Amino acid sequence: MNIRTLCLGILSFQEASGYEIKKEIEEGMFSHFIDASYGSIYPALSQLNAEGLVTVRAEEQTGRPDKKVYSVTEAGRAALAKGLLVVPARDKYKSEFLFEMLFKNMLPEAHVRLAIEKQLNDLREDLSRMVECRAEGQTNEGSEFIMGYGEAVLTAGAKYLESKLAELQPKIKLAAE
Amino acid sequence: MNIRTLCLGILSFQEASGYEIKKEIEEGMFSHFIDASYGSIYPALSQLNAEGLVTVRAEEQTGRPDKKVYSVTEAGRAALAKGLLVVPARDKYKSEFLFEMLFKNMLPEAHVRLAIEKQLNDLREDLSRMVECRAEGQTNEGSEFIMGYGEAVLTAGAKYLESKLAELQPKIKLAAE
DNA sequence: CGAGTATATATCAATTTGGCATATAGCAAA
DNA sequence: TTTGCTATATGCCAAATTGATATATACTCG
Repeated sequence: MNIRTLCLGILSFQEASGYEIKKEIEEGMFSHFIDASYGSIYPALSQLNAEGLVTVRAEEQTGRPDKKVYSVTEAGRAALAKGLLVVPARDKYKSEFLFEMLFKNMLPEAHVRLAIEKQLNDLREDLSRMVECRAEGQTNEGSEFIMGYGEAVLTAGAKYLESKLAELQPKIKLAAE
Repeated sequence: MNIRTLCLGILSFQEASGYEIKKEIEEGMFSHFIDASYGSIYPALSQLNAEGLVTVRAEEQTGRPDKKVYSVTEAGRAALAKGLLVVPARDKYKSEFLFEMLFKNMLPEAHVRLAIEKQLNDLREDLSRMVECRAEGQTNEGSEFIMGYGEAVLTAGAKYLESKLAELQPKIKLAAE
Protein backbone atom coordinates (compact mmCIF):
# COMPACT_ATOMS: atom_id res chain seq x y z
CA MET A 1 0.00 0.00 0.00
CA ASN A 2 1.37 3.36 -1.00
CA ILE A 3 1.12 6.90 0.29
CA ARG A 4 -1.49 7.76 -2.28
CA THR A 5 -3.95 5.31 -0.76
CA LEU A 6 -2.99 6.61 2.65
CA CYS A 7 -3.89 10.18 1.67
CA LEU A 8 -7.16 9.04 0.13
CA GLY A 9 -8.00 7.28 3.37
CA ILE A 10 -7.35 10.31 5.52
CA LEU A 11 -9.19 12.58 3.10
CA SER A 12 -12.17 10.22 3.14
CA PHE A 13 -12.79 11.29 6.73
CA GLN A 14 -12.40 14.99 6.12
CA GLU A 15 -11.02 17.32 3.47
CA ALA A 16 -7.57 18.61 4.38
CA SER A 17 -4.39 20.28 3.21
CA GLY A 18 -1.05 18.52 2.94
CA TYR A 19 0.01 20.17 6.15
CA GLU A 20 -3.08 18.96 7.96
CA ILE A 21 -2.59 15.42 6.66
CA LYS A 22 0.93 15.43 8.04
CA LYS A 23 -0.34 16.72 11.37
CA GLU A 24 -3.01 14.06 11.47
CA ILE A 25 -0.35 11.41 10.82
CA GLU A 26 1.82 12.83 13.59
CA GLU A 27 -0.72 13.60 16.26
CA GLY A 28 -3.96 11.93 15.28
CA MET A 29 -5.35 8.45 15.37
CA PHE A 30 -2.80 7.31 12.81
CA SER A 31 0.32 8.37 14.65
CA HIS A 32 0.97 5.00 16.25
CA PHE A 33 1.26 3.02 13.04
CA ILE A 34 1.79 5.38 10.11
CA ASP A 35 4.65 7.61 9.01
CA ALA A 36 5.03 9.94 6.06
CA SER A 37 6.98 13.09 5.31
CA TYR A 38 6.07 16.20 3.35
CA GLY A 39 8.38 14.98 0.63
CA SER A 40 6.02 12.12 -0.02
CA ILE A 41 2.67 13.70 0.86
CA TYR A 42 2.82 16.71 -1.46
CA PRO A 43 3.81 14.74 -4.57
CA ALA A 44 1.14 12.15 -3.73
CA LEU A 45 -1.56 14.83 -3.58
CA SER A 46 -0.44 16.35 -6.89
CA GLN A 47 -0.56 12.94 -8.48
CA LEU A 48 -3.99 12.15 -7.05
CA ASN A 49 -5.22 15.47 -8.39
CA ALA A 50 -3.79 14.75 -11.83
CA GLU A 51 -5.60 11.40 -11.79
CA GLY A 52 -8.89 13.00 -10.80
CA LEU A 53 -9.09 11.12 -7.50
CA VAL A 54 -9.11 14.36 -5.49
CA THR A 55 -9.97 18.00 -6.17
CA VAL A 56 -8.18 21.08 -4.88
CA ARG A 57 -9.55 24.34 -3.60
CA ALA A 58 -7.18 27.18 -2.73
CA GLU A 59 -8.02 28.97 0.48
CA GLU A 60 -6.48 32.41 0.71
CA GLN A 61 -4.60 33.29 3.84
CA THR A 62 -2.83 36.41 5.00
CA GLY A 63 0.87 36.08 5.62
CA ARG A 64 0.97 32.42 4.64
CA PRO A 65 0.95 30.53 1.38
CA ASP A 66 -2.56 29.71 0.21
CA LYS A 67 -3.91 26.63 1.89
CA LYS A 68 -4.67 23.98 -0.72
CA VAL A 69 -7.59 22.00 0.59
CA TYR A 70 -8.02 18.58 -1.00
CA SER A 71 -11.25 16.58 -1.18
CA VAL A 72 -11.81 13.05 -2.48
CA THR A 73 -13.93 12.59 -5.58
CA GLU A 74 -16.23 9.65 -6.21
CA ALA A 75 -13.46 8.08 -8.31
CA GLY A 76 -11.19 8.62 -5.33
CA ARG A 77 -13.51 6.73 -3.00
CA ALA A 78 -13.67 3.88 -5.47
CA ALA A 79 -9.86 3.82 -5.72
CA LEU A 80 -9.63 3.75 -1.92
CA ALA A 81 -12.07 0.85 -1.65
CA LYS A 82 -10.06 -1.05 -4.23
CA GLY A 83 -6.74 -0.18 -2.59
CA LEU A 84 -7.99 -1.48 0.76
CA LEU A 85 -8.82 -4.89 -0.65
CA VAL A 86 -5.21 -6.00 -1.05
CA VAL A 87 -3.84 -8.40 1.55
CA PRO A 88 -1.99 -6.10 3.94
CA ALA A 89 1.80 -6.30 3.95
CA ARG A 90 3.46 -7.59 7.07
CA ASP A 91 3.93 -4.98 9.80
CA LYS A 92 7.24 -3.20 9.86
CA TYR A 93 8.66 -2.33 13.20
CA LYS A 94 12.01 -0.63 13.62
CA SER A 95 13.40 0.00 17.05
CA GLU A 96 16.79 1.49 17.67
CA PHE A 97 15.97 1.20 21.34
CA LEU A 98 15.71 -2.59 21.25
CA PHE A 99 18.85 -2.82 19.14
CA GLU A 100 20.73 -0.78 21.70
CA MET A 101 19.39 -2.88 24.54
CA LEU A 102 20.83 -5.95 22.86
CA PHE A 103 24.22 -4.54 23.84
CA LYS A 104 23.14 -3.67 27.37
CA ASN A 105 26.25 -5.13 28.98
CA MET A 106 28.54 -2.98 26.84
CA LEU A 107 26.75 0.23 27.82
CA PRO A 108 27.02 2.44 30.91
CA GLU A 109 24.10 1.80 33.24
CA ALA A 110 23.13 5.48 33.20
CA HIS A 111 22.70 5.30 29.44
CA VAL A 112 20.61 2.15 29.68
CA ARG A 113 18.37 3.78 32.26
CA LEU A 114 17.96 6.88 30.14
CA ALA A 115 17.13 4.86 27.05
CA ILE A 116 14.49 2.85 28.90
CA GLU A 117 12.98 5.99 30.40
CA LYS A 118 12.81 7.63 27.00
CA GLN A 119 11.16 4.59 25.50
CA LEU A 120 8.66 4.43 28.33
CA ASN A 121 7.92 8.08 27.81
CA ASP A 122 7.36 7.55 24.09
CA LEU A 123 4.93 4.73 24.80
CA ARG A 124 3.01 6.82 27.31
CA GLU A 125 2.82 9.71 24.87
CA ASP A 126 1.35 7.42 22.27
CA LEU A 127 -1.14 6.08 24.78
CA SER A 128 -2.33 9.48 25.95
CA ARG A 129 -2.66 10.65 22.35
CA MET A 130 -5.00 7.72 21.84
CA VAL A 131 -7.05 8.60 24.89
CA GLU A 132 -7.38 12.15 23.56
CA CYS A 133 -8.50 10.97 20.14
CA ARG A 134 -11.11 8.79 21.75
CA ALA A 135 -12.36 11.70 23.85
CA GLU A 136 -12.67 14.19 21.01
CA GLY A 137 -13.31 11.61 18.51
CA GLN A 138 -15.74 10.86 15.83
CA THR A 139 -15.17 7.21 16.63
CA ASN A 140 -16.42 4.40 14.46
CA GLU A 141 -16.06 0.64 14.53
CA GLY A 142 -12.73 0.82 12.74
CA SER A 143 -11.13 3.41 14.97
CA GLU A 144 -12.32 1.55 18.06
CA PHE A 145 -10.65 -1.58 16.75
CA ILE A 146 -7.29 -0.02 16.02
CA MET A 147 -7.19 1.99 19.22
CA GLY A 148 -7.98 -1.16 21.17
CA TYR A 149 -5.07 -2.87 19.45
CA GLY A 150 -2.75 0.04 20.03
CA GLU A 151 -3.73 0.29 23.65
CA ALA A 152 -3.15 -3.41 24.25
CA VAL A 153 0.27 -3.38 22.65
CA LEU A 154 1.50 -0.09 24.11
CA THR A 155 0.29 -0.95 27.59
CA ALA A 156 2.07 -4.31 27.48
CA GLY A 157 5.31 -2.62 26.41
CA ALA A 158 5.05 0.05 29.09
CA LYS A 159 4.30 -2.52 31.79
CA TYR A 160 7.37 -4.54 30.81
CA LEU A 161 9.62 -1.50 30.90
CA GLU A 162 8.23 -0.37 34.24
CA SER A 163 9.09 -3.73 35.78
CA LYS A 164 12.59 -3.62 34.30
CA LEU A 165 13.09 -0.08 35.55
CA ALA A 166 12.00 -1.15 39.02
CA GLU A 167 14.71 -3.82 38.97
CA LEU A 168 17.25 -1.14 38.09
CA GLN A 169 16.05 1.43 40.60
CA PRO A 170 17.56 0.18 43.88
CA LYS A 171 21.12 0.13 42.62
CA ILE A 172 20.82 3.74 41.56
CA LYS A 173 19.49 4.94 44.87
CA LEU A 174 22.48 3.40 46.56
CA ALA A 175 24.85 4.90 44.03
CA ALA A 176 23.25 8.32 44.44
CA GLU A 177 23.61 8.41 48.24
CA MET B 1 21.42 4.91 13.75
CA ASN B 2 22.39 3.65 10.34
CA ILE B 3 22.80 0.29 8.68
CA ARG B 4 26.55 0.37 9.15
CA THR B 5 26.16 0.31 12.94
CA LEU B 6 23.57 -2.40 12.52
CA CYS B 7 26.01 -4.59 10.60
CA LEU B 8 28.76 -3.94 13.11
CA GLY B 9 26.41 -5.03 15.85
CA ILE B 10 25.48 -8.28 14.19
CA LEU B 11 29.08 -8.99 13.27
CA SER B 12 30.14 -8.36 16.87
CA PHE B 13 28.34 -11.57 17.80
CA GLN B 14 29.74 -13.67 14.97
CA GLU B 15 31.50 -13.17 11.69
CA ALA B 16 29.14 -13.48 8.74
CA SER B 17 28.56 -12.83 5.06
CA GLY B 18 26.10 -10.27 3.74
CA TYR B 19 23.70 -13.06 2.97
CA GLU B 20 23.94 -14.42 6.49
CA ILE B 21 23.39 -10.98 7.99
CA LYS B 22 20.22 -10.64 5.96
CA LYS B 23 19.10 -14.09 7.11
CA GLU B 24 19.80 -13.18 10.70
CA ILE B 25 17.73 -10.04 10.29
CA GLU B 26 14.88 -12.04 8.77
CA GLU B 27 14.85 -15.11 10.94
CA GLY B 28 17.03 -14.40 13.96
CA MET B 29 16.65 -12.52 17.18
CA PHE B 30 16.48 -9.23 15.28
CA SER B 31 13.60 -10.09 13.01
CA HIS B 32 10.95 -8.49 15.17
CA PHE B 33 12.40 -4.98 15.18
CA ILE B 34 14.91 -4.62 12.36
CA ASP B 35 14.66 -4.54 8.60
CA ALA B 36 17.27 -4.17 5.90
CA SER B 37 17.64 -5.22 2.29
CA TYR B 38 20.62 -6.45 0.29
CA GLY B 39 20.72 -3.11 -1.44
CA SER B 40 21.70 -1.50 1.84
CA ILE B 41 23.67 -4.32 3.49
CA TYR B 42 26.20 -4.92 0.74
CA PRO B 43 27.14 -1.25 0.27
CA ALA B 44 27.37 -0.88 4.05
CA LEU B 45 29.81 -3.78 4.32
CA SER B 46 31.97 -2.40 1.50
CA GLN B 47 32.06 0.95 3.21
CA LEU B 48 32.91 -0.57 6.59
CA ASN B 49 35.72 -2.49 4.94
CA ALA B 50 37.05 0.65 3.27
CA GLU B 51 37.03 2.36 6.66
CA GLY B 52 38.90 -0.50 8.30
CA LEU B 53 36.06 -1.32 10.68
CA VAL B 54 35.71 -4.84 9.30
CA THR B 55 37.93 -7.28 7.40
CA VAL B 56 36.89 -9.65 4.61
CA ARG B 57 37.92 -13.21 3.91
CA ALA B 58 36.78 -14.95 0.73
CA GLU B 59 35.56 -18.50 1.22
CA GLU B 60 35.54 -20.54 -1.97
CA GLN B 61 32.40 -22.44 -2.86
CA THR B 62 31.46 -24.75 -5.68
CA GLY B 63 28.60 -23.64 -7.87
CA ARG B 64 28.06 -20.43 -5.93
CA PRO B 65 29.84 -17.09 -5.78
CA ASP B 66 32.61 -16.98 -3.17
CA LYS B 67 31.25 -16.31 0.26
CA LYS B 68 32.73 -13.09 1.63
CA VAL B 69 32.97 -13.51 5.36
CA TYR B 70 33.23 -10.25 7.32
CA SER B 71 34.71 -9.82 10.81
CA VAL B 72 34.83 -6.73 13.00
CA THR B 73 38.20 -5.20 13.79
CA GLU B 74 39.12 -3.51 17.06
CA ALA B 75 38.37 -0.16 15.41
CA GLY B 76 35.00 -1.62 14.44
CA ARG B 77 34.19 -2.55 18.03
CA ALA B 78 35.12 0.95 19.13
CA ALA B 79 32.90 2.44 16.41
CA LEU B 80 30.04 0.21 17.54
CA ALA B 81 30.42 1.25 21.16
CA LYS B 82 30.37 4.87 20.09
CA GLY B 83 27.43 4.37 17.74
CA LEU B 84 25.38 2.78 20.53
CA LEU B 85 25.78 5.79 22.80
CA VAL B 86 23.41 8.00 20.83
CA VAL B 87 19.92 8.53 22.21
CA PRO B 88 17.83 6.03 20.25
CA ALA B 89 15.39 7.43 17.70
CA ARG B 90 11.70 6.93 18.35
CA ASP B 91 10.36 3.54 17.28
CA LYS B 92 8.87 3.37 13.83
CA TYR B 93 5.89 1.16 13.35
CA LYS B 94 4.08 0.81 10.06
CA SER B 95 1.01 -1.33 9.81
CA GLU B 96 -1.07 -1.63 6.69
CA PHE B 97 -3.23 -4.01 8.64
CA LEU B 98 -4.28 -1.38 11.17
CA PHE B 99 -4.83 1.15 8.41
CA GLU B 100 -7.13 -1.27 6.64
CA MET B 101 -9.00 -2.02 9.85
CA LEU B 102 -9.77 1.67 10.20
CA PHE B 103 -12.08 1.19 7.22
CA LYS B 104 -13.60 -1.98 8.59
CA ASN B 105 -17.17 -0.94 7.83
CA MET B 106 -16.36 -0.36 4.16
CA LEU B 107 -14.85 -3.82 3.75
CA PRO B 108 -16.48 -7.21 3.18
CA GLU B 109 -16.52 -9.20 6.40
CA ALA B 110 -14.65 -12.09 4.77
CA HIS B 111 -11.79 -9.75 3.95
CA VAL B 112 -11.69 -8.38 7.49
CA ARG B 113 -11.58 -11.89 8.89
CA LEU B 114 -8.78 -12.87 6.53
CA ALA B 115 -6.75 -9.80 7.37
CA ILE B 116 -7.10 -10.43 11.11
CA GLU B 117 -6.18 -14.08 10.69
CA LYS B 118 -3.12 -13.15 8.66
CA GLN B 119 -2.05 -10.62 11.26
CA LEU B 120 -2.54 -13.13 14.06
CA ASN B 121 -0.49 -15.61 12.11
CA ASP B 122 2.32 -13.09 11.63
CA LEU B 123 2.39 -12.35 15.35
CA ARG B 124 2.50 -16.04 16.21
CA GLU B 125 5.31 -16.61 13.73
CA ASP B 126 7.30 -13.84 15.36
CA LEU B 127 6.63 -15.31 18.77
CA SER B 128 7.67 -18.84 17.85
CA ARG B 129 10.80 -17.51 16.18
CA MET B 130 11.65 -15.91 19.49
CA VAL B 131 11.06 -19.13 21.40
CA GLU B 132 13.38 -20.91 18.96
CA CYS B 133 16.10 -18.31 19.38
CA ARG B 134 15.87 -18.66 23.12
CA ALA B 135 16.11 -22.44 22.89
CA GLU B 136 19.14 -22.52 20.57
CA GLY B 137 20.43 -19.34 21.88
CA GLN B 138 23.63 -17.99 23.19
CA THR B 139 21.50 -15.71 25.34
CA ASN B 140 22.88 -12.78 27.27
CA GLU B 141 21.36 -10.05 29.39
CA GLY B 142 20.59 -7.95 26.34
CA SER B 143 18.89 -10.65 24.31
CA GLU B 144 16.83 -11.68 27.33
CA PHE B 145 15.67 -8.10 27.68
CA ILE B 146 14.61 -7.61 24.10
CA MET B 147 12.96 -10.99 23.80
CA GLY B 148 11.02 -10.28 26.97
CA TYR B 149 9.86 -7.01 25.44
CA GLY B 150 8.97 -8.64 22.16
CA GLU B 151 7.11 -11.43 23.87
CA ALA B 152 5.08 -9.00 25.99
CA VAL B 153 4.09 -6.87 23.03
CA LEU B 154 3.38 -9.67 20.58
CA THR B 155 1.40 -11.67 23.10
CA ALA B 156 -0.76 -8.65 23.91
CA GLY B 157 -1.45 -8.09 20.22
CA ALA B 158 -2.30 -11.72 19.61
CA LYS B 159 -4.60 -11.87 22.61
CA TYR B 160 -6.49 -8.82 21.40
CA LEU B 161 -6.94 -10.26 17.92
CA GLU B 162 -8.06 -13.61 19.30
CA SER B 163 -10.80 -11.93 21.29
CA LYS B 164 -11.91 -9.91 18.27
CA LEU B 165 -11.94 -13.01 16.11
CA ALA B 166 -14.07 -14.81 18.68
CA GLU B 167 -16.62 -12.01 18.42
CA LEU B 168 -16.67 -12.45 14.68
CA GLN B 169 -16.85 -16.25 14.69
CA PRO B 170 -20.54 -16.95 15.46
CA LYS B 171 -21.90 -14.90 12.58
CA ILE B 172 -19.79 -16.86 10.15
CA LYS B 173 -20.96 -20.25 11.36
CA LEU B 174 -24.52 -19.13 10.78
CA ALA B 175 -23.62 -17.77 7.38
CA ALA B 176 -21.89 -21.01 6.44
CA GLU B 177 -24.85 -23.20 7.43
C1' DC C 1 14.02 41.53 21.65
C1' DG C 2 15.35 37.10 20.54
C1' DA C 3 14.07 32.32 20.59
C1' DG C 4 10.93 29.17 19.79
C1' DT C 5 6.60 27.50 17.93
C1' DA C 6 3.02 27.31 14.53
C1' DT C 7 1.18 27.74 9.83
C1' DA C 8 1.90 26.34 4.90
C1' DT C 9 4.11 24.66 0.58
C1' DA C 10 7.87 22.92 -1.77
C1' DT C 11 12.44 21.00 -3.19
C1' DC C 12 16.29 17.88 -3.07
C1' DA C 13 20.38 15.12 -1.79
C1' DA C 14 20.97 10.99 0.50
C1' DT C 15 19.23 6.81 1.94
C1' DT C 16 16.52 2.71 1.43
C1' DT C 17 13.56 -0.54 -0.68
C1' DG C 18 12.11 -4.10 -3.67
C1' DG C 19 12.78 -6.28 -7.72
C1' DC C 20 15.82 -8.07 -11.03
C1' DA C 21 20.12 -10.40 -12.93
C1' DT C 22 23.37 -14.07 -12.53
C1' DA C 23 24.67 -18.80 -11.38
C1' DT C 24 24.08 -23.60 -9.49
C1' DA C 25 21.73 -27.39 -7.31
C1' DG C 26 18.25 -30.04 -4.93
C1' DC C 27 13.45 -31.33 -4.36
C1' DA C 28 8.57 -31.87 -5.40
C1' DA C 29 4.67 -31.83 -8.20
C1' DA C 30 2.27 -32.05 -12.76
C1' DT D 1 10.61 -35.24 -17.24
C1' DT D 2 10.41 -30.78 -17.23
C1' DT D 3 8.70 -27.03 -14.82
C1' DG D 4 8.68 -24.41 -10.88
C1' DC D 5 10.10 -23.50 -6.18
C1' DT D 6 13.55 -23.04 -2.64
C1' DA D 7 18.13 -22.20 -1.12
C1' DT D 8 22.76 -20.25 -1.56
C1' DA D 9 25.35 -15.85 -2.71
C1' DT D 10 26.56 -11.21 -4.57
C1' DG D 11 25.36 -7.23 -6.67
C1' DC D 12 22.87 -3.37 -9.33
C1' DC D 13 19.42 0.01 -10.08
C1' DA D 14 15.04 2.50 -10.73
C1' DA D 15 11.71 4.11 -7.82
C1' DA D 16 10.12 5.49 -3.37
C1' DT D 17 10.98 7.81 0.91
C1' DT D 18 13.22 10.39 4.40
C1' DG D 19 15.06 14.25 6.67
C1' DA D 20 16.74 18.57 6.20
C1' DT D 21 16.38 22.94 4.34
C1' DA D 22 14.26 27.20 2.07
C1' DT D 23 10.73 30.69 2.21
C1' DA D 24 7.53 33.70 4.59
C1' DT D 25 4.75 35.52 8.45
C1' DA D 26 2.83 35.97 13.06
C1' DC D 27 2.25 34.91 17.79
C1' DT D 28 3.87 33.80 22.50
C1' DC D 29 7.02 33.47 26.39
C1' DG D 30 10.76 34.82 29.27
